[in-house]
Amino acid sequence: MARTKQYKEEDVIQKAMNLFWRNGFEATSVRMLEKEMGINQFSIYSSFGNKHGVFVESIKAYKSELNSIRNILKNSNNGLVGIKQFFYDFLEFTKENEEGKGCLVCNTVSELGNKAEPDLMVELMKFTEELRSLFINNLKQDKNRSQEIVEKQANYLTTSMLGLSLGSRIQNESELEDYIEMIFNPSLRV
Amino acid sequence: MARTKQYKEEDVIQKAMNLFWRNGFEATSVRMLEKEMGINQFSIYSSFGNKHGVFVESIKAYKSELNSIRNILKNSNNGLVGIKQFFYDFLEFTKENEEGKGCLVCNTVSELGNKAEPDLMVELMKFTEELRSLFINNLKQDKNRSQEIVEKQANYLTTSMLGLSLGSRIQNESELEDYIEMIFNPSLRV
DNA sequence: TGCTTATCTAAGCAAACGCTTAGTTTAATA
DNA sequence: TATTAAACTAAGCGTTTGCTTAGATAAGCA
Repeated sequence: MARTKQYKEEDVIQKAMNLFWRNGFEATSVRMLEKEMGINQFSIYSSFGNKHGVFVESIKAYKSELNSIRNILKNSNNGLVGIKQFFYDFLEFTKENEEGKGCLVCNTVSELGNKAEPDLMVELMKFTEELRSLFINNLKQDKNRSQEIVEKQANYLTTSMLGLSLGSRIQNESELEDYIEMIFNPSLRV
Repeated sequence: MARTKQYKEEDVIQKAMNLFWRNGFEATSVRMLEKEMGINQFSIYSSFGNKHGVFVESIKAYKSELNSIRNILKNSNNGLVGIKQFFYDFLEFTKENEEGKGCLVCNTVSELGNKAEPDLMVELMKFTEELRSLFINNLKQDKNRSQEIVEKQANYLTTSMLGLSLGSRIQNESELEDYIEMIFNPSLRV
C-alpha cells in the first residue's frame, strides 16, 4: 500500500561508480551524483545513507565489473601468459575515450590513503589480496618455482599493477606496452 | 618607509608543501595552510595569489628537495647500480613515521589527472621527463644496450617509479624491497 | 619624533558542501 | 473507489570553502 521505487539501486550505483571513477571521491559532490544518477538527494540518502555509503557500494560495483577480466585470469591455466593477458585486459578495461582512468581502487587508495573509513578500507584491502592470490595461483602453474620465489614475484606483480594503474592515466599506449612487455619478457629486462 | 615581512616565503612554502604532501590538494584547506604556515590568509594571498599558487610553489619546493637524491643519481657513473640505489633512496625520502607518503608529484597526478591547470601540468610533466632522462643517462653507461632497448627500459623504469610511489603508501618494507630487488635482479624475474 | 606605507589582524563575503525536512504525489491494498 | 504509506520534489539547514576588505600595527625615512 505504498508507492514503488522509480529506479533500481544497482542501476544508479553503476552511474555513481563511473562518476567517482572519473573524478575521485572528494571532487564528486552530492549535487553531481544527483544529476548523474538521475535521482533526487532524498532518494540517494534513503537508499545509501550518505555519500560515503554511495561510494562503498560503488567500489563493490567496480569489483564485480572487474570480474569480467578477473574471471579470464581465474580460469586460465597457462601461468605467466594468463597474467600478462590480464595486464593487457586491465589496460583495455580502464580506457575511456582513448584516455585511461586508472583502477578505481588504486585511485581511491592514492586519494584517501590511510584516512579511509574502516569499512571502505576493508574493501580496498580485499581487492589487493584477491589479486595477489590470483597471481600466486597462476605462478604455481609453472612448476619450476619455489614457494619463496612465488611470493616475491606475486608481490612484484601486485606493485607493478599499481604502476600500470597510475601509468594508464598519464602515459601513451606505446609506453604502456613497453612497460608490460618489459615485465614479462626476460630478454628485454634491465 | 614601510613595514617588513615577518616571514620568508621559502620557509612557509616548505611547510605548505609538507601539508599538501600528507593530504593532497583538495583536502588541504586554506585554513589548514594558515595554521601550518604560521601566517594569516592575507599574507598567503598577497605572497602567492591563491591556493593554486601556493601549490605550484610547493611542487617546485618538492622538486628541489628531491634534488638531494636526484644528484646522487646524476653524479653516479655505475649504470643500473646507481638507478637501483635511487629507488632505495626514494623509499627513504618518502618515509614519514614508518609510513610512506609517496611522491608528491605522483600523488598530484593521481588526484588531479588531466584537469590540472596548465602551469601546474607543465611542472608535473617536467618532473617525469627529467627522471626519464636521468635513467637514460645511466642506462647508457652500461655499453651493451641498443638505443631502442635503452628507450624501452627507461619507460619501464619510469612507470615502475609510479608503482613504487603508490606502493610506498600501502605496502610494508619487505614487500617494497621484494619489488625493487625483482626489478633489478634478472635471476628472480617472472 | 612624526609621517608614510606595506604588513598585519580579524571579520565577513558569496558560493558550495553534506545532509534534512516539510509537503506533494502515486501506487498497492482494503 | 477510498485509504495509506512509501517515494517523490524542492526548499533550506548549518558548516566550510576560497577569497576579500576595513582597520590596527609597525618599520624605515625625513
